[in-house]
Amino acid sequence: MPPKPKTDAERQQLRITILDAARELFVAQGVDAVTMREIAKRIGYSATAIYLHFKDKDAIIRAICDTDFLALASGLSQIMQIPDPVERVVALGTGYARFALSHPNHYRMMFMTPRPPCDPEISEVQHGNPEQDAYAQLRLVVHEVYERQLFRPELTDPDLIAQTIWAGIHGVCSLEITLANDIWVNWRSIEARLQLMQNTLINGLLISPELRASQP
Amino acid sequence: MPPKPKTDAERQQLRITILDAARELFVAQGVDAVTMREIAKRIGYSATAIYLHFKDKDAIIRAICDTDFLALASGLSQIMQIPDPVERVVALGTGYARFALSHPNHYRMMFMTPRPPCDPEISEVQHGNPEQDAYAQLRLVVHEVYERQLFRPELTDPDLIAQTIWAGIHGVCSLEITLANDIWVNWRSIEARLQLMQNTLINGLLISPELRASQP
DNA sequence: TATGTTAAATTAACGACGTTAACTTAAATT
DNA sequence: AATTTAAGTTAACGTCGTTAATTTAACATA
Repeated sequence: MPPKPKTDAERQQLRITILDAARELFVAQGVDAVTMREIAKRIGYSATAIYLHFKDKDAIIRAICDTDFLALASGLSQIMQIPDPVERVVALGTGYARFALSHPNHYRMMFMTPRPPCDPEISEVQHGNPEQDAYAQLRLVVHEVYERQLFRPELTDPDLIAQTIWAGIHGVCSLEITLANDIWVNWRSIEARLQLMQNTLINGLLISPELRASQP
Repeated sequence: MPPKPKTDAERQQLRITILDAARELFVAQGVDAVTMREIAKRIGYSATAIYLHFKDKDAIIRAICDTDFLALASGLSQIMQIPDPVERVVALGTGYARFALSHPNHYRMMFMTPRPPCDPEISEVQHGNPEQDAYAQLRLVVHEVYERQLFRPELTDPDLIAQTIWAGIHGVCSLEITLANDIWVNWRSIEARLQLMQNTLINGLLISPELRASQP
């Protein structure tokens, strides 16, 4: 039943319907396993109808990634309320890992799949804005820890520190997502691995706890 | 020109020819971008001929992964000669990262793509044998450091420690492979990130350098 | 009120993919 | 010389992402 003109709001609504259906399928089966025809069937349209709203499959993926970047950032934003900045870094890591492990297919799309370099023309996420960008949040907290001089004195580049913390947590999560079922590694529990990574990063990057206590 | 019977050696040779062609294409373009027809053309056979030697595309990927696991392990094996075990851990990390970053498409296949759980029936790699398995090498070294009581006293599970070190290095490498070209992160140099991760793992996991010096 | 115009959808179709089936060729065996 | 059979080939299937051509029905105009 293909009738005619749609208000802008209706077009927007259909766009969202498509994205919701695609997201649900992507999450359940992974990006590659989901076909355009399958997405279309789920929302009761023909496959080609999708192309009236998205240039191609990649555009859908990108749009979903954008939404998920926002979801990740907003999920972490309450953590940013924690007063102590060291506690806040740790909580950010835990929150980030929770997101990664409970939405592995999203996480794979966002951080484990090479995408054409994020085009600011298209992306609606304001990168650098801590409200919308989880990495910006981490950067912010790390800078705060840095200014309180809680990092080891030889560490003079907060951005580098933030990228290292990110890499550590990401390493634990991405190995879990990719290789959790491989039997040739006798994996310790994911909780234990995450915990040790957190402790290692703290111990490895910060000055000793005694010194920390006596700091402003 | 398809004549007839081949000796076992000839069959084996063709198998290797297929694998070499596939590997070269995979490395250049990534697994998904390479087609069976393309592999076949490169070796002067029809696409279907490949199926006489491999069940399907996945079997080729798996066979290549196996070879690459061996290549990784053997590339690291001389590092195992380093006498000081702490130096050896660091060198293993550096060697591992060098492999990952200079063969990113291999690395992606091996450690960033979910595969049906490694079937010991098929795989020719002897997992657990440090000659053939890089993780077993790491495990070995970490155990040695553990026995010298150089890890912080609260760390009582060498396997967990090894998995954390792996995750740290893997995190740096996999983020680099996936997101190096994303502009919204102001990446520090990969060398700096790797260096800081190494130092952080060392500082975070080991007892202090002064104590270390006075240990057996 | 009849007639175009046009947005929103559809069906048809294309070329490429992984893979299977059916067929060919020529060496080895009888 | 006739038969079997391994090692190839070409043809073909079903599916994919995507584009082209076509239909449908609401609106605008005469």
